[in-house]
Amino acid sequence: MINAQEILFKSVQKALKELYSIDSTNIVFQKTRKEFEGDFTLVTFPFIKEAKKSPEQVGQELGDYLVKNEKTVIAFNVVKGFLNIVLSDAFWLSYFNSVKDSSFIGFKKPESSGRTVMLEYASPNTNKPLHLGHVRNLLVGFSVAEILKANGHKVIKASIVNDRGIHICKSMLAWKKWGNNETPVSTGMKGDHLVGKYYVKYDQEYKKEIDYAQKTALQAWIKIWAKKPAKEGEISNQMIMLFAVMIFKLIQSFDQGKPKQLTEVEIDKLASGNVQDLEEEREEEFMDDAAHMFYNGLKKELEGKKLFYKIGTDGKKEFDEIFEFIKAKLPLVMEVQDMLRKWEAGDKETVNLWKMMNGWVYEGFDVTYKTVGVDFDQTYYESNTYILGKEIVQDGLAKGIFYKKENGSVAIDLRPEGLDEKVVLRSDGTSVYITQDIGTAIERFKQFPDLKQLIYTVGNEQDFHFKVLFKILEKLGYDWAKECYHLSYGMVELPEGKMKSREGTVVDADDLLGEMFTTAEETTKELGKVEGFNEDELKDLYHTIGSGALKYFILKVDPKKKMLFDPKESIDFNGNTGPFIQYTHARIKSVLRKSESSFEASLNSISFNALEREIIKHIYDFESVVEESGNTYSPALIANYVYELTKTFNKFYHDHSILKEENEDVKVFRLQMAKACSQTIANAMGLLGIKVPEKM
RNA sequence: GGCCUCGUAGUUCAAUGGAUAGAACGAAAGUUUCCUAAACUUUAAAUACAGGUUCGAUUCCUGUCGAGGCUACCA
Repeated sequence: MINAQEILFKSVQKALKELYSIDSTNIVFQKTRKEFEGDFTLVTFPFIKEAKKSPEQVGQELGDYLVKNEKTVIAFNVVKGFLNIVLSDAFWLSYFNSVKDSSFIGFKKPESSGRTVMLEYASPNTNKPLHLGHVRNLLVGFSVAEILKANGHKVIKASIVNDRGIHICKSMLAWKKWGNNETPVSTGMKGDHLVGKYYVKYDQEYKKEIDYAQKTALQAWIKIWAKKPAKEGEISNQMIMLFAVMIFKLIQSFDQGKPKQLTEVEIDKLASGNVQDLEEEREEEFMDDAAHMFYNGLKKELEGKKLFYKIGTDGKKEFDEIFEFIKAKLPLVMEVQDMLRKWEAGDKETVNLWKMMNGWVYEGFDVTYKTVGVDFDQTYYESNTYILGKEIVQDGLAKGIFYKKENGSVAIDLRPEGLDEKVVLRSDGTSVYITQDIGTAIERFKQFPDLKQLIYTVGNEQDFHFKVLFKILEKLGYDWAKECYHLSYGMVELPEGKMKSREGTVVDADDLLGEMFTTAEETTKELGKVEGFNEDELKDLYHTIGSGALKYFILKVDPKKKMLFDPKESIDFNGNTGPFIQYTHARIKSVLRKSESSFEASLNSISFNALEREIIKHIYDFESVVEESGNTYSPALIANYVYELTKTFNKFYHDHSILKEENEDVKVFRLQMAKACSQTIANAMGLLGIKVPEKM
């Protein structure tokens, strides 16, 4: 394509050499600001030292040289150290003629760069429906993938589904205990929402256990404390454990609907520090399987920890510390951990339950993905990949990249790199999260031998995780490691702060989308713009406008930055919004439909008015904006760009008539320009995953 | 405590070290015999603070104050 900056670069380089004997490759042009005449601006300050002249003088002399020697430059002006260069209408027209009929203005040819990248996004957990945070992930991920495609790369869109682990078991357990065999069909609920309901249920029930445990335990503790346990003014681990086990028993009685309290006798025994009796009693009296597991679990936790407390204070701090242990070992926790063990052991009933409930979730997710308009070329499941990475760690251990700690765990020391020490294998030989990330990354490069880069669309709370991951891969000797990129996006915050699923402050994705469609419908009806549409077309239109508003709202913000979303203030449809841009597109299309004459033939010469010139230059900029947004992984650049273009066109549309223009050449040009504009708008919006309507 | 982000109009967002810091919403005022008024025009309104580097700093450096995140043998 015709490149103005390249032409100017060469001429200025020559001019500097001839006029001042300066050899410079550091010549950068910026767009001339609207308030000055000109197309491109050269800042002359960098050259004044070597030229030994004032900025104004350098500007004047360079300008003279360009006008004389470069035919595309027809005029210039100098303001302080700024040389504003004016290119000829002929230049802009020839550029315009080269793109006016293209349907991929600004785009490189598909897969022309020869580069293959995998972009991972979405990455949901299968225990709850998607929320606003996921929506930003989906939109940013999808859009960046499209932008990279527009830059000529081959992009594999991938999702890794977090379908296993303790949090998945929570919803399974809760459904099993309290679900009454509910299904999406029996309840009419979307599958992911049904499963999410039981994830919340688990948490509520667990909270009840905690509350009761705390109340009961504190009462007993106060009594024990008041009796000042003997033993040199100290309370032993053993005693704490017995205490904890008794609390555990109480919670069981609570869960069975028959809450009990510790008896005075029991408290006396605990307080006296004479725990012999209780220990003997524990077998028959209160050590069933669950309690036994609890006892052993707690024993392991406390091993090696010094938990002797001096008497003297009110004992509250001590209680809190002990209670932290108890909290992590309550009956529901034990049960859910047991379920995970069964899942890992392949227990049939558990696996079947897991398959069934995950199936519900996938059906739900598919609906949401379809509504949002995102898709994947590859789907990975953690249940298949969580084992990966262990051998790699063993290899790395042999090579001395990792080391074994005294407790048997394997770790890497990244402190010299300014990071931290990181465990990559537990002392029992099981993997941690990063282990499988190491494994899956390597696996993907094996699966796709052409792969050059992995991009992870994950929130910025994981910045540290990815720094560590990439550094480890680099140390393991994979040269693609430095090509890996964490597409880190900021959190979406509500006016009252961060979203917390446990506190019910999340904005549900399906609800949000539904509201957007409704608002689009209401607004369209209010404006009386429903004529000429049938039912299906209208539904389509509301979907286009509603999701366009939401997508644009989210994508216009730099992904790296956190953003605020206020659900109470619904998203605007006026001003710097998706619908504004969609509206402009529809308006152009309406004009084009109404044009009776054809306007295909290229013009040989024309003189532009200021707005026409501005619009052509805007279209010209699109290609470099697409490049820049690809280089910086930023859909926001595209959003801001298309808004500016649209605004400029609207101004033109307001000030000048297209169809009623009397000069035939001008009319033809304006139609061509309008068409190119609508194409550019459609292309830009397409990169954001936003459709543009023919009419609205 | 350590590490990493971020502080721009009332609010939500812009500004490869460059000219007089741009928009939108909200506020105030205006535009419709004219291709779609989801539009257009006008007004008021901001770089947290203090230093430094530079011809030039919202941008780079240092410090203070303020907000958020990370800091697990969790995922």
